[in-house]
Amino acid sequence: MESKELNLFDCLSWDLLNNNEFQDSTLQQKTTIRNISKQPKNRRSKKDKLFSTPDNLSDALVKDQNKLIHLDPVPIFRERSEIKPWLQKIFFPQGIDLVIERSDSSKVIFKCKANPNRTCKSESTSRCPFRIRATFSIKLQKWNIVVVNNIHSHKCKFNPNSEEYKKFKKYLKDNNDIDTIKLFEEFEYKFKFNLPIFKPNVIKCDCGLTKEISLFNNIVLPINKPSKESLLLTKTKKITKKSTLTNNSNSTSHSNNNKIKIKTENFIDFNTNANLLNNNQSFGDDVTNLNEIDFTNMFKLEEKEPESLSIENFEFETSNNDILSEFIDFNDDDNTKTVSTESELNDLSYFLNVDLVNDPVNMKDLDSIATPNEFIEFGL
Amino acid sequence: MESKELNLFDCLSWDLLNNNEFQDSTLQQKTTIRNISKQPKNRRSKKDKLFSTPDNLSDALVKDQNKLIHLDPVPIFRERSEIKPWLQKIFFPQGIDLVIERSDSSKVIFKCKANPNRTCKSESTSRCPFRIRATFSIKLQKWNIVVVNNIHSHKCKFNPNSEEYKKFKKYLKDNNDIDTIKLFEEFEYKFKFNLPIFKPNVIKCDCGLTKEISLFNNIVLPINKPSKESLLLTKTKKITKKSTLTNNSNSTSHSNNNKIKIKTENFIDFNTNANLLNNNQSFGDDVTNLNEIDFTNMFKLEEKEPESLSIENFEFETSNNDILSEFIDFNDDDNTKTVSTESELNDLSYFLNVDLVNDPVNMKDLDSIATPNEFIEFGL
DNA sequence: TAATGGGTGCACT
DNA sequence: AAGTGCACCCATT
Ligand SMILES: [Zn+2]
Ligand SMILES: [Zn+2]
Repeated sequence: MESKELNLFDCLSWDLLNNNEFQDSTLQQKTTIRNISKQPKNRRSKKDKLFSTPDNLSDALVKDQNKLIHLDPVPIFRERSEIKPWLQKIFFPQGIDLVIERSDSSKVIFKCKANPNRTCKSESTSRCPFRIRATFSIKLQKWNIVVVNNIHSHKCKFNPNSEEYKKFKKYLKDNNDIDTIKLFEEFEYKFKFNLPIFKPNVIKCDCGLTKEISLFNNIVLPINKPSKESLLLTKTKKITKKSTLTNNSNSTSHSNNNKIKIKTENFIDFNTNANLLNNNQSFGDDVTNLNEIDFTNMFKLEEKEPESLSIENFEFETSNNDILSEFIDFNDDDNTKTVSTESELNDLSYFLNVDLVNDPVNMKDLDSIATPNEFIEFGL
Repeated sequence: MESKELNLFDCLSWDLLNNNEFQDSTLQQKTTIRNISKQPKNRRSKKDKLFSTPDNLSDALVKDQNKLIHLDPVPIFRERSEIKPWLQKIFFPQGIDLVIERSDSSKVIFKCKANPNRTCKSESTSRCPFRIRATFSIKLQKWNIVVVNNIHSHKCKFNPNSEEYKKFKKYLKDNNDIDTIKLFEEFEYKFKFNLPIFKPNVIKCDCGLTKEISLFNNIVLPINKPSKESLLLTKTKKITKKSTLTNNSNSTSHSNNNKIKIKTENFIDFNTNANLLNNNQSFGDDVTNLNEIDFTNMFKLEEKEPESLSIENFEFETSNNDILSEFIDFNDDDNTKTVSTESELNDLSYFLNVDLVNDPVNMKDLDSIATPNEFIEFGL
């Protein structure tokens, strides 16, 4: 069966995956994904794996229940302990905090780190079905890595203060992986100040539906038919941001022209980033403790050029509009209502979003933009 | 609050708990139990612990829901890793295979080793509520050990082939704990040939209701009111043994005079001991593999003196007859019916029985009785 | 290290 | 009776 390759990881800095100890001959090509759909069994034994082509991928992802995304190629890992940091390089920027669920000498199963959501138990990451399975193939003498359930029970937010991320950075430091350290310094910096993280050429589309983005979008599309609410969740998020810019909080104002306004909305977001507010440790000890600052009405809004799209825009623009049109009622009242109950939704979050919840920025932080590398320290 | 002490562990060989590396000044006295009942809270904060006296213990155990049994004193453990083998010395002879559920520097929680019961899921030890909690008291600079839920979801059978027991024996060997090794060699030997294990003076009662046994019986009594079936389970077991002695298997014969006959029943039991039959490893490599032997009608029955009571008799005789009379219908048909469905019972086993399921013995095994210490090897 | 799925002991957090 | 990250296991095919 033919297996065309999708440039999933073009959206990440490829150098990240291709340097230092992970560098080897298998990485002459780019890591790609193959879509593997579970099909009815030939006999009565094992699940068949189909390597779907990009052409039928979109349909398959929407219709079929269980999808496997095969990462290939992967480096030649000397020890299985090298797999986790390699995956973390890919999935931390996706807002996914990986931990090992189970492992032995020939297998490592990864899942989302448990992070109980006190406000909404069903959104706890403890029950998240997302899995990455790495198995060592004896025949091929290499590790196969497959994303098993590309679904999350929660929103995927990058948390630079998580223990896993600290251990990851320590690993990079211990291995003297300078290039990756620099890349994640840059990533943290851009994340903190809500700068675009994906390379501009990846999001170079003007309509949000170029080939690359369409393919990437296929991958992050819902595996099950998305519910109206789950789709609204992504869209109305922008509206919330929009409204908070003018009303600052709990606004019920709305826009009748979402798509236009989203492209020009400001990056600064007054929504609370619970992760940051609950954790004193930020980039370093010399950083002002965000806990002790009242951010209300103290921020200057930075003007943004349309061609430099934010992650938030990227999320929205790359949504499959055909599907959206099937389910979304653009009635404004519906939109605002969904926003108000966002945290209590019981639905699974069907999007593998890079859900960069923008955190508040004060003037001192903005001052440090000029010297990010000094500022961002990789302590621990 | 006064706390009288109950000689729970008189029924075990006390030397077992009081030798070698566990020997220290705190063991000049015998380890005793204090019954701690959870009472309505004084304020609204923590659960109060009541140290009940032996006088009210019997009532409290039957009426109250949650019971804590405090073991005191315990040795001065140099490391927390010493706690588990100390507890194993106590609980292996009780047929309880302990594993650590959770531990840190100041706490160790023990539970029954998970052993999925394929025939009856509710009887799996995986869900057994029995817990032993060891916590280090900073004030007293000693470990406190409390049995938290003296209830099991399964029958407690000693399994000399379990991995935990092998590790336990290895620990004894590594620590050169010769005395304990000898004690458990003796225990294994007596268990294997269904000889009485508890010291005769502990079961010295002629009616089964001496003070000592009465107190011990209080401790192992059901915390919740026992169901009719759970009580019948213990009683009818004797009948099964009785009947198998004559009918060999699946007998529906019964006795109209249980109490009398039990005292004189034979020790040899034809009931299958699944643990032994499923595991080739017994006392040593030179032991005949019991798997490959047909035991049907090939055993000689050993005559037993009434004063040397078996464990099985002990179980029955120490049952609280007042409670039994409340629930048990001595109708013979009922008894035999319960026996036939014994393994499918969904009820919790409310008795902390030393449930020594007797395993088949062949003539060769009986020959080796003369030289048990040669025969019983502590391999691994 | 046949491939593939899951159980669980237990110390870290 | 903390919840969970992780590895040592085992089961099935
Ligand atoms: Zn997840
Ligand atoms: Zn138990």
